[in-house]
Amino acid sequence: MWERGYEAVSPRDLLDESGAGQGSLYHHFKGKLTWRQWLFGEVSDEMCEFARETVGMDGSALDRVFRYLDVSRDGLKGCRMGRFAAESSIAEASLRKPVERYFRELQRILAGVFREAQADGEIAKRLDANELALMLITVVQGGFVVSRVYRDRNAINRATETAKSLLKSLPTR
Amino acid sequence: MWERGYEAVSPRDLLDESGAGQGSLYHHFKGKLTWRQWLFGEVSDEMCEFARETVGMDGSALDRVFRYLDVSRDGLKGCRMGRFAAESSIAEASLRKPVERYFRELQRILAGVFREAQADGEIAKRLDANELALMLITVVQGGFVVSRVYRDRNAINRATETAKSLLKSLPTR
DNA sequence: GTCTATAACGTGATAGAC
DNA sequence: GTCTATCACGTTATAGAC
Repeated sequence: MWERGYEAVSPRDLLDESGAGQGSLYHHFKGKLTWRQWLFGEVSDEMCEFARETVGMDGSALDRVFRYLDVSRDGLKGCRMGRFAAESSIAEASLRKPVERYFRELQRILAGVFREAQADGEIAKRLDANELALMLITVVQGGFVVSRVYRDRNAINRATETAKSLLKSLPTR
Repeated sequence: MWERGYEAVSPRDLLDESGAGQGSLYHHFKGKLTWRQWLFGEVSDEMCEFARETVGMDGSALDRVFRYLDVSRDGLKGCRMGRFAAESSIAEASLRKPVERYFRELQRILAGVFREAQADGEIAKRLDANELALMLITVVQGGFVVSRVYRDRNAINRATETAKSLLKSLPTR
């Protein structure tokens, strides 16, 4: 599902792979939609937690931002939340909300660390911390897109590396 | 199709909307696949041409890069090529190739302008022009992703604006 | 070259035995 | 709580009249 997209995975695929029979899914969930609502909630929580752990508390603020960028990503797979954005079912609010929750939380975390970096004189204060955080998120999400198009699992890692270079090259005020 | 994704559009949708009957599509194309191969080729060419026109020849090199970033984008729609990356049919080479062709050409154009900017002393020479171009493309593509997740058609434009700020803040050597 | 009708298949969902 | 069998529907594709 991570690789093919949520819409491309049918309940039958899931049941075949798990070895369960047709009816089992419908005992635990009302249908495909409620199953995906549950799944998105789980994945969203998990990824928020992972983001918090990655950024962590130790090291300089800028190093903590770099730690997020340095996560090794397989560009041929995709972000388990972001890859969902292109699918038409993003229109369904109950499916979009957990995705949005993850991105908002990620942006909040990164913006906080940027503000620390600014307070510590690592990054110029005239740049907006919220907007910087948003841009980093777009580099990662766009990195997945370009990796898949180029069939190059490392294109995304080169993009985050360039973002690091830019941040490092920035004057501190 | 631009808004819902290629996979979500059936031949019937197309024929209903265009007012043509069921069989007409299959007179002109072998099937849905060959139709999309043709379509992707057309869109790819069109977007390459648009990129060349946008960057253009007049103005300073850095201004020409900014002109690409300044294109007003509706984040709720999506890139007519990039949005396809998340779909599972990207695995089909005949569909992926035109998409890749557009991205490679775009990266080539932007990298060329970055090299000019470096020659003119607008951008530090130690940054890799190819990698900078790649990163800008990821900002745009990721901008579409975040815009759709946030339901905010301007999130993408804020991201490209931040990328401009970063490039402007950079020391020239 | 376009139309209507329809085939063949896969999907999401349900029924009812165990 | 899980299983097999099956339904109703939408999809891609084809047949054959006009």
